[in-house]
Amino acid sequence: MTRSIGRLATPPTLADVAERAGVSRQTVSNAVNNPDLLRADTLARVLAAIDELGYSPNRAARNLRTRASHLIGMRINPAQEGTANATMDRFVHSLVETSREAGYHVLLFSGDHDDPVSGYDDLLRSTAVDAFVVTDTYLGNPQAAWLQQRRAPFVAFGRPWDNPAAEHAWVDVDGAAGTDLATSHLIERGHHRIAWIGWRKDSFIGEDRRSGWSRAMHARGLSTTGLASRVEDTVASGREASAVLLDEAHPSAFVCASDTLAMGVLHTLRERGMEAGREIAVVGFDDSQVAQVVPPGLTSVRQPLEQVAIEIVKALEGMLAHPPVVGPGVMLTPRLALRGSS
Amino acid sequence: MTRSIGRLATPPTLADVAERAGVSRQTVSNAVNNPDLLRADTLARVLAAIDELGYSPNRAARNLRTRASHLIGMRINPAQEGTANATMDRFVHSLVETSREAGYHVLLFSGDHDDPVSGYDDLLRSTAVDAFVVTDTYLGNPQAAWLQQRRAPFVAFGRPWDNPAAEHAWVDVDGAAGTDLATSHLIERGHHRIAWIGWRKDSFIGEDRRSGWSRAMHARGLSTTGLASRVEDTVASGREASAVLLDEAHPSAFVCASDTLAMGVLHTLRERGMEAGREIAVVGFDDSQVAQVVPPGLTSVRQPLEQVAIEIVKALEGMLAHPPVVGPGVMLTPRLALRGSS
DNA sequence: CTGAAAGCGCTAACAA
DNA sequence: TTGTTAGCGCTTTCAG
Repeated sequence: MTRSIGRLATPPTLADVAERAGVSRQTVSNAVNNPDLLRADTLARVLAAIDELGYSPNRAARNLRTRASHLIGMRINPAQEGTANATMDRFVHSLVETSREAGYHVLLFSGDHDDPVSGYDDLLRSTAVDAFVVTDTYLGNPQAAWLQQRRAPFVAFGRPWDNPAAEHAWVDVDGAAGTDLATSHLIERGHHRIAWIGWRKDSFIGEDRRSGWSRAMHARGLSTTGLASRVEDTVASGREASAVLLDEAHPSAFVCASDTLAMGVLHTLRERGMEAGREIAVVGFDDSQVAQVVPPGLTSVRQPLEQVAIEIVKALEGMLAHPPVVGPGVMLTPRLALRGSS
Repeated sequence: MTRSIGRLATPPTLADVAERAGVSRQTVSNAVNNPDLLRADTLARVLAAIDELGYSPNRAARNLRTRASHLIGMRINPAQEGTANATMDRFVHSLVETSREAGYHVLLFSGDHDDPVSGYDDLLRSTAVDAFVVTDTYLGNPQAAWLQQRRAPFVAFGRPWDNPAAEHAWVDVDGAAGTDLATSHLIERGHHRIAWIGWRKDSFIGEDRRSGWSRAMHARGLSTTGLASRVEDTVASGREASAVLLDEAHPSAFVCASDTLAMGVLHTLRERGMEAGREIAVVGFDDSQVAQVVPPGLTSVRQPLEQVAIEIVKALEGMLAHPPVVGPGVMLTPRLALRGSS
C-alpha cells in the first residue's frame, strides 16, 4: 500500500527508490517507463520500493528531459451573463476527463477578449503546454492561422468557416443537421408555419443552423417566406423577434439558434397568455440547463460534447505522436432532447 | 517587436540570448528575474536580444530549478444535468483570471465521484502543482485533512463545516446572510407567510441557508411553523414540496436553497395557473443563468464569485510566500439579484 | 537485462 | 555589476 510521505520536505526521487531497491537509478526509470525491459523479480522489487516510498516521477524533471509537458492548453472566456449558453461547463468537464485517460491534464488560461491570440504566445514559447484546444471559433478562427504558422499543435472545436482550405485538425457538430432535426420533428407534429429566429448574418454558425431549418422546410414543400428573423443572441432580442413574427407571419412553431433566443420566445408567449407546447411549439439549441429546468421544459438540440472531447483528444494524440498524423476534420451529429415545449 | 520564432524546431534558450547580447547566461537570467541587478545599458541590450529572439524561459527547466510549477490544481466535477447550478462556470473563469494576474495558471483534473481524494495524490507527489483550490466541500471536507497531513498548500472554497477547529485557509460566502436578505426583502414587500424549501439535514450548507430564513422570520416575530420543507436538490422535489406547502401552509412566498428548487416552485405555480411575482413570490439561490433568463426573471441570491476568486488567490499567495502566512478564514456577503418573481 | 555517463535549461551561490 | 560553477531529477545513449 501507499505510505504517507511523512514529514519529508521533498518527495522521494528516483535515487531514493534505487537505493531502497538496490538497483541503479536507470533501472528504476525503466521500471516506470519500460517495464518490459526488466526481469520479473527485479521489476517486482522496484515496484515495491516505489510503492513503499510513494514515489511519483518529478514532472518538471521529466518534462525538461522529454521536452513535453503533457499539458493541453485551453483558453477560457467569460460566460456571457444573461444568456443560457452554458455549453462550456459540460465540454470542459468532458475534455478534462478524456484527457486524463490519455495522460494529459488541461491547463486553463485567459486572454483579452479583443485579441484572439493573446495568451497563446507565452505558453507556447515557454513550452508550458504540448498543444492547444481552440474553442472560440464562432467568428472565424484567426488563432488557427497563427498557431499553424508557429507550428503549434492544436485541434479546433469548430470547422474552419473562414478558410475551408485550412488543413488543421478540427472537430465540429453539424448545426444544420440539428436544426433540420428540430424542424422535421415539428413538421411531423403537424406544424406547417415554422418560424426561425437566428443570429445576424455575419455568424457562420448562425447561417449554418439556419440552413438546416430552411432545408427541412423546403424538403416538405413548405414556404419559409417571411418566417425568418436574424437578431442578437439575447433574451430581449428573441422576445421582440418572436412578437413581431407572431403578429406578422402567424407561425405555430419556432426554431431558434440558441436556448437564449428560445427563452425570449417563452417570454413573449407568457406575456400573451399563450402556453408553450400547447398553442405554440418552441425548440432551442444547446440543451442548456435552462432548457432542462424551465417549465414546461424546452425541447432543444443537444450537441454531443462528450463525443467532441473524445474526438479532440484522439486528434491531439495523433498530432503529438511520432511521426505526427493529422486526420481530416470530424463532423458529429447532434440529437434532439424532447421536452414539453414541443 | 516580437519576431516570429521562424522555423526553429526548439525555442531559443538562455544561452542563445546570452550569445546574442554578448553576456553570460546568468546575466540574462538576472535580466529576467532581477533586473535591478543589471546596469541600465546591459539590461537594455539583454532585453533587446530577448525581444528579437522571442525568448521566454523554459518552464520545465525553471520549475525543476525553483521547485515550483506556478500551477494551481483544481478538481472539477461533472455538472449535474437537470439542475440549475452553473456556479462553477463563473467561478472558474474568475479564478483563471485572478490567478493569471498573480502569475499562476489553473490546472484542471478530475477524480472519482466516490473518492474525494482521488486525483490530488498524484499531482502532489509529482510536484505538478504548487497548491490546490478545493471547491467540493458541500459534504464536509475530507480533502482538507488529507491535504493538511501531506503539507500540501491549499485554500478551500467553503468553510470547514465538519471541523471548526481546522486551521487551513478558506474563503466562503455567508449563505445565511443571503437567505436573510431574501427573506427580509419579501417581508418588506408585505409577505408574512414565507415558506422555505431547502436540502436535507445532512447538508451543512443547506442548514446554514435555512438558518438565515428562520432568523429573518423570527426577527420580525413571524412564525415558521409548518413552513419548511427539506428535499433533494432537484426540480421535481421543489415542485412537489411547493405543492404540498401551498396546500397545507398557504404561504405567499417561497425562499429556496437553490435556483433548481425555485424552478420547481415555478413549475407548480404554472400547473396551478398562478403567476410567479404576482400571486406568489419566489426567491432562489445562486443567480444561475436560469434565474436570469426564465420569465418573469427569478430573484436570486448572488454569490460574489469574482471576489471569492480574488480572496482565494490572495490566500494562496500568502501560503506560497517565504515564510508562508496563513490568515484566518474569509467570509463574504452575497447580494440579492432582484427580478420579476418577487 | 542492468549500469554509467551525459545533459535537458534554468537559477542559487559564490567568485571575480 | 558580471561571470563561473554546480546541480535540480529525469531519460537517452551506450557499455557491460
